[in-house]
Amino acid sequence: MDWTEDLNAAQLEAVEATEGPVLVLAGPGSGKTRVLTCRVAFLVGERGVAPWHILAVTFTNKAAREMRGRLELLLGEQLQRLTLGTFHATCARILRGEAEHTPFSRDYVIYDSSDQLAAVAQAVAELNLDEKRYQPQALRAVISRAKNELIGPDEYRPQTYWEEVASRVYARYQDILRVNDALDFDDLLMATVQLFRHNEGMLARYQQRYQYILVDEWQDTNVAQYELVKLLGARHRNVFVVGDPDQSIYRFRGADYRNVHRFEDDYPEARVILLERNYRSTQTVLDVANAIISPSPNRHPKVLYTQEEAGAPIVVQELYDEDEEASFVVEEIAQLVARGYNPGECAVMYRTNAQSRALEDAFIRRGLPYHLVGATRFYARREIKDLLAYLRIIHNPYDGLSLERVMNVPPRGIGPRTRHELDEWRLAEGLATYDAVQLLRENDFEAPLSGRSRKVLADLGALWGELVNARSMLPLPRLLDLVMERTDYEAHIRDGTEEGEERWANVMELRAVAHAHGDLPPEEGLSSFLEKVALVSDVDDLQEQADVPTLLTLHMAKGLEFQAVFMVGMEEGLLPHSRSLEDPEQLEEERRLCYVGITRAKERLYLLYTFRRAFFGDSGSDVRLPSRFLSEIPPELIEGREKELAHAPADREARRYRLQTQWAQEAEEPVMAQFSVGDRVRHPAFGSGIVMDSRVSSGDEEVVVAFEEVGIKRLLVSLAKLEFRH
DNA sequence: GTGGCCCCTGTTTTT
DNA sequence: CAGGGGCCAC
Repeated sequence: MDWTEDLNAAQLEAVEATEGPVLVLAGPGSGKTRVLTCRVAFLVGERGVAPWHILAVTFTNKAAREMRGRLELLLGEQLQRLTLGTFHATCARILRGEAEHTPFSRDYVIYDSSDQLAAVAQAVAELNLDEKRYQPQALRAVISRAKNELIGPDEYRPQTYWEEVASRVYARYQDILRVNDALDFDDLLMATVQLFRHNEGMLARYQQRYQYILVDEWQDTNVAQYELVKLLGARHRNVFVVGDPDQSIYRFRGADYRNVHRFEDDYPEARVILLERNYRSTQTVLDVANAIISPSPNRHPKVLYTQEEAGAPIVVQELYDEDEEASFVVEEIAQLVARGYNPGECAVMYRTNAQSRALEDAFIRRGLPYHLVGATRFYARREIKDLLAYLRIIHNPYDGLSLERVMNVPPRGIGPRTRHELDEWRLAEGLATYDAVQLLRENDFEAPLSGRSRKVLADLGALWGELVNARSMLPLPRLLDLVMERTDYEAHIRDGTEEGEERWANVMELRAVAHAHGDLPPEEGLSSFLEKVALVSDVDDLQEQADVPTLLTLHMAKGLEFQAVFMVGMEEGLLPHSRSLEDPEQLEEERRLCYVGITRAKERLYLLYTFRRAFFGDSGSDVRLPSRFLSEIPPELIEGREKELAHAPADREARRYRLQTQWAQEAEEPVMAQFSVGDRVRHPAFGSGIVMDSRVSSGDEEVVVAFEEVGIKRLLVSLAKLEFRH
């Protein structure tokens, strides 16, 4: 096997420079994933390095999975002894393996951000603080920032009175996690660093093991991650990092692109390799990208270029509002598809998840499928969190937060009063909830509880005890079924509403995920499943080959590429986001976010903005200004009549007037409803159905049809080819 | 005491 | 529009 095949000189250099520290500055589309993969293959296949000695860190689980797949293809063997994963997954595994050296058990639970919030709220309540003044959200952010900078509760030095309170909340929060045998995302990193700092022998063992370290997306590492790499690589110094400061977009999460320069300080002997040649986009797209990023101050100048053709000009277009913007996107995709584009090669990107709604509506109205990444994340859905909480309290009965969540779900008569009684008693006795409710099952056991409370709690104890007993007997899917059966969860969730059906479908999907998790022995299956679902991100679930357009945030788009990219909401206040306007550093990050979006496009790029946009519901509709970034694009790269408009602010008033009146006229045009309730109709794709509702709005007729085959759909008569069935 | 209903508020980005 | 908190009827 020839590893050097198809690599350019710079890529080859990066692959073969195996000894000593290497910093690769890789522009978008410059083949860095290939370089990483080839380098591992080269180490194993050419240099004879055992996979056991390699640690490769990627940004998402999906990237790790893909890399492993490619390596197995290249090397033709299983690479089970290779450590390959995200920082968080890698740390989670180390901590589990070294649990006896930590304050946690092997079965510790991983808290996600909503769990964190609940724990912060609990800390605030326990300290009798006012939630208005000390908002759990803000406190969580402060705690998270501290942890990302490796500042524990004892080292935290408050500068203000508010921070003084925050430090107390931090300490209390950390105690709560300890009692619940839980770690949050940030703890996974911080605890691992602390583990190594306090156990020299163990650190030496890991240093000896990880002789070659590779890290992707280096510009998005935080202090904790930087420190971890520094510790592990200190002995062999074969640290290979790939990054692009221009694509640093996770500052809010503690990431610091200055880690790129810091690397050069810490490893003065480092070789620096620049990858500028782009293999993804047309020169036009790259010119736009260069124009957007070059005003950014303090950057290492780096100019993207390609040897491919210039390509089509980009489209910059103003639409009336978010609905029209969405319809434009859908229509344009339909036309691209008609011209031979694969729908799966089109993506719509936006700054905030809330923007997906108008887009979804447009796709639904047009009767076209789409794939939404994120939004209400699958694992953040209530029904999913409920069932996972049951699995967690089975796995680890001391996870109090998960218990809190499902103690009364489905409702079983355990309200605040009963809880209070229980807590008064069990805390006085020093009992964990699990042990307390087990005691209540014994008839002759004396406890200061009202009869009613005692009964419902004993019932809970019986249920919980049964489930915990089943833990070691039943494989994961059957355990999940038992939870649903014993809690009568289906009846709880499936309330006859459409939403209930949707939730039930999610439950079925979770069940499928559990089934697909593998035939591990009962307890191991449960444990690895819980770890996996705690650490997956939504991009991870993205099935690329799915033949439909993808809707996703700009953040989630990092690392992906599409033939055609639509960036919607290119407006002041959205991109750059209003929350970033005061801080120049944050504003620069918005610029980079814009750059990331643009450089996802291979051939076609659409930058869209609206004249007005509704925010929550209808309550706030706001006149918009085009994004400042648009004015930095050289006009010759832009197609069509909008190119002058985007550059002539004086013209904007006239254009507004035109758009507004045009819209108003269209809206006033009387449209007669063609269909009425009860009509039998046929749709080319959905088959036959019956009209359930019809109304005229926005100059079109909107009908709701119950189809025999595919259920209820909402359609626009002007778009859907509906005909009467006789 | 509990559970359902209504009103209020408030939108960045996520491992 | 949606999640959370407060209020009122069982």
